[in-house]
Amino acid sequence: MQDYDPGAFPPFAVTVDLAVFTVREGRLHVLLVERGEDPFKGAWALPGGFVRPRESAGQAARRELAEETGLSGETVADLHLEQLRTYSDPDRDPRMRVVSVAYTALLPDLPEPRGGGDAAQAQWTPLTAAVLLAFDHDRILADAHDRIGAKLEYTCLATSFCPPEFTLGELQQVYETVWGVDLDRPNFRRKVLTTPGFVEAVEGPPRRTGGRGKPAALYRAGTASALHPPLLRPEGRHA
Amino acid sequence: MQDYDPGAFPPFAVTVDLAVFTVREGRLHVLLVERGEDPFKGAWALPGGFVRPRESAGQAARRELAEETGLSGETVADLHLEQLRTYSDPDRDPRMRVVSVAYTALLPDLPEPRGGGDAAQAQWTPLTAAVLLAFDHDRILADAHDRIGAKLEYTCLATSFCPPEFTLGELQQVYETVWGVDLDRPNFRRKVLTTPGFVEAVEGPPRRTGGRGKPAALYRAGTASALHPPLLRPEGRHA
DNA sequence: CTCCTTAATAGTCATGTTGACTATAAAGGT
DNA sequence: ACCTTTATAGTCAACATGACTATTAAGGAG
Repeated sequence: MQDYDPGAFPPFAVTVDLAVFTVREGRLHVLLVERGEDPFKGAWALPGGFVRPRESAGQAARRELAEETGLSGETVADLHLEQLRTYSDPDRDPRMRVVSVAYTALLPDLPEPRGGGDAAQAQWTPLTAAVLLAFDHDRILADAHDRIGAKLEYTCLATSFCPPEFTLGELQQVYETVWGVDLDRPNFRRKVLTTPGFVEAVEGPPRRTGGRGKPAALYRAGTASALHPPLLRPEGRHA
Repeated sequence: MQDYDPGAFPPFAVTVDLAVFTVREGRLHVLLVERGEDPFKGAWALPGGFVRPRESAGQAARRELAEETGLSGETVADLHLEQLRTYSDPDRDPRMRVVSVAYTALLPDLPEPRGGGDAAQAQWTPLTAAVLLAFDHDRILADAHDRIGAKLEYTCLATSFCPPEFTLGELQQVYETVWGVDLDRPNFRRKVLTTPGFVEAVEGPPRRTGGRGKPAALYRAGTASALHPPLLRPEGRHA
């Protein structure tokens, strides 16, 4: 840290990129924006932008998320944002040297984003259709998907995908959607209910379902953050 | 990523910092260097340095590690280096805006580093004595310790702390040292040996031990990278 | 208003993994 | 020879899991 004069070579730009996921119609969706400028003008990309001189990368990530989704400041302030990793290949941006800190966020299914900010438009895209993104965003997105799949195993993060009150069926669908597997309903239920602090029951009548079948009881996220022991996905289909 | 002119504000410097661990005499040690320049001249710090214009952060981390430890290029090329996270608080360096990508590495017990490179000196320090470091390195070090503790649970990473051939007792001591707990020896043995690909037996006579007791069989790291199911540490003493 | 379908919830049972132990084997030291 | 030390083998109960079956409570079709 001592022998290099930072003024002796062209400086770096630092950006944040966001992999924001939601579960919609039983499929995993990711928030994408259409680029309005070169390079990659017209291509789809992860939302993100430059870190400003007096903010941290985490602050920049929240700011960009609010700008590009139109979510209220409080909503964005509350939600779970997690640093994924940093991408620093010298050629990842054709214009200049850009190092990007990637973040992941999990949202409940929300109204369509109003493509605010600078993005030409922003929209939820099924993960399967999110390919050929700008820069190295395909790679970032794949890393983010791997990460949240692993995190579901040993954290309570799945509740972040759900509205404040949710049924165990909805929670199970989060796992099934992210992992791409089917889980046994009674076993899933047993595991969730016997893990202290994962969920807590909501008093009162079940939610108006609209659908067929016995109405499900409502739960909200508990106070625990880690799962002990973890909820492992079937088969060693790990990394 | 569109509305900000990168030339419109002072640029960022990008550095790497390394939390390099080893197990020595039953205690976890971390590699520290003494700073030869202001700021924090004379203080201890994690090894690291500026990322050069044409290298990635990962390449910079390997280069710095080789420079400051005197390890051979091949050794450094082979070893497991893992990106921890990026630290970007605007005030983390009093001189200028510096964003640092932190990496973690695990080494077997090695000869004392020859404080090469720019570091006034480099040396292994017991983790308990590694406090009041320069910049935000106390925080980075704490994060790194948390991370490797968690990684030991569900990966085969512990073998990185061991020489090419090792006994199960040595492997167990890695777990006990990093987690700060005592493990039951027969149970640990059963878990390691029944996990496919964690370790494989080495043919031939046991190593000259020098010590008392029955000589232990030798093993080397297997081909697996993940542990299924994980080797959970006792008590929910997680995060 | 009954029967059928659907989904939630309750429970069973065999298997697998873990934690806490006890027992034996093979080395060095006195 | 004995004692100490460490490695290795094996036992057993508690717990968690995977694969099931059964019951309950809703909506919809005749």
